[in-house]
Amino acid sequence: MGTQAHILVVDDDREIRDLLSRFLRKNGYRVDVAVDGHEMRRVLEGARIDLIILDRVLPGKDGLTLCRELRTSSRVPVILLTLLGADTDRIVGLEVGADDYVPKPFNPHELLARVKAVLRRTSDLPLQSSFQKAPILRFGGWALDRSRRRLASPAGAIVSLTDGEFDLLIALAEHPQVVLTREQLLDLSRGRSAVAFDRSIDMQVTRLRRRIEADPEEPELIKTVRNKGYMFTPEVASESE
Amino acid sequence: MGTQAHILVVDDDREIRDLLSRFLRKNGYRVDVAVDGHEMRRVLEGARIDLIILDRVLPGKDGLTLCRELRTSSRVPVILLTLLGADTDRIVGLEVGADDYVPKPFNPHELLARVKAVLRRTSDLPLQSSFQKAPILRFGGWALDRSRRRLASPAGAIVSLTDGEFDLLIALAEHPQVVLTREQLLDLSRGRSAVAFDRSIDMQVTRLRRRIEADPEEPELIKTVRNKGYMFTPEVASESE
DNA sequence: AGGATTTGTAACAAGACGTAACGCCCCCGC
DNA sequence: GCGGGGGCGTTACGTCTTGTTACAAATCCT
Repeated sequence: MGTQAHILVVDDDREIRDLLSRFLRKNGYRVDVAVDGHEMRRVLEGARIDLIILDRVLPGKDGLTLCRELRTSSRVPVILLTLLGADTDRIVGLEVGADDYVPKPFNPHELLARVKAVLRRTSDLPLQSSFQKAPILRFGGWALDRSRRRLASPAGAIVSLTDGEFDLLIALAEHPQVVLTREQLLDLSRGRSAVAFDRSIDMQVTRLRRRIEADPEEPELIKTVRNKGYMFTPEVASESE
Repeated sequence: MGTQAHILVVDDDREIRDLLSRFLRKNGYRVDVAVDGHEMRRVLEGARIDLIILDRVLPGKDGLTLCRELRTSSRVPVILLTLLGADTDRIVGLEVGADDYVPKPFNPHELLARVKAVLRRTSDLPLQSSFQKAPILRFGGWALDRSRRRLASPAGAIVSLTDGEFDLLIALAEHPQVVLTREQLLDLSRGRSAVAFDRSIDMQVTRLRRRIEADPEEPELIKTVRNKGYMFTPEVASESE
């Protein structure tokens, strides 16, 4: 993918602004900065921003408020920077619509990982496997319509899935032939905000198998990989490339 | 936007043509004129027109007819000029696909404001709709007239909504494809001061669905997003099967 | 084989949503 | 004022979804 993602850093602390923008630029991003909500809006009106890193504490309107406002007006993903790491804090961050949050002081590499994760999650760009950019994923005879959130069986019938089952299936179907850990599946299908034991994925897999496997006892599509997780193995012309 | 917008005034009354073109030129627009549908088409073939101001009453094909035809053949925005200010008249304007209408006699400054609004709305909007205050919101075949607080169905019927339902619909329709929490919806539709449990939004959504969804059990416009809120999903008319 | 670990899944529990029913309040015509 | 109707917030309850627990089955290790 040739285009750089464009990140806007909003923080009133000059040191952090500089640190972040240098670090992010070094890692191949375009970076703009703003010191408060006002500047932020100005930048937003002038450029297409892919991600905002927003300090929770700011002069004037604080980060939470700005984040909530952003969410009502646009879709730009937001990572909140916050001094406090308490759980309650995290919840508040997620509740106002942040895509992720990073406690200060932060490890730049962790931040980078989260930036990448958020961008990956929010961009329409295909993941690793290049052939599945289409809004409709096909495997075996199945057709999975992302935008309408509908699944059609090989026979053409609409199979109704719950939201959770659907999200899990998308997570799997977007990574065929790749073993995904339960943690990855949680992340992919529930978002980072999910708080659940790994076993909830087991259950969801069971439920999903019941809906789409001919014989749930002998699954063809969703294979278990012991000690690792699950792998989606749609039938493909596997030798052609 | 450095380039001048190009406006075409279509009116059979010479006085109005002259008045309008002088006024609009004074305000920085390029203006062409036409006296009827024929001339209008000729101009359209020769120049890129950004906006048409169209008199409702014209010799030959009248403004409404022309407007409807324009809508099937191109996307040039249209402001209808109409002598009659009656409700029924306005609605008819909406139904043929006009972007706005201005009753005659008009205040030139009001007209100018509407011209600007329509152009702003139709020129590639940088950020999703947060700033657009289009007088008429369209989605699917629906037309939602903010100023008159009226809603016309795809079939053209006037659907009467209560104030609360209307405000909720506007809040939703102004943020298509964005998940809005119940709290946000409360803020947007009742104002920040509103004190009510989230569930009141549920009820209002139920009531609204009953009025505008073909099948309230299987809503197409107002989707529920579990654990999040609701999302307005007007048809985007671009899917292929 | 025997014990330990991992996975499948039934059963349960805790929400989340839809919505019927109810009642309060405001407004309107008398 | 007063009665009545409509709008809307609240409650209550049914249903659906999904996380958790518990235990059985499968698998692995030695």
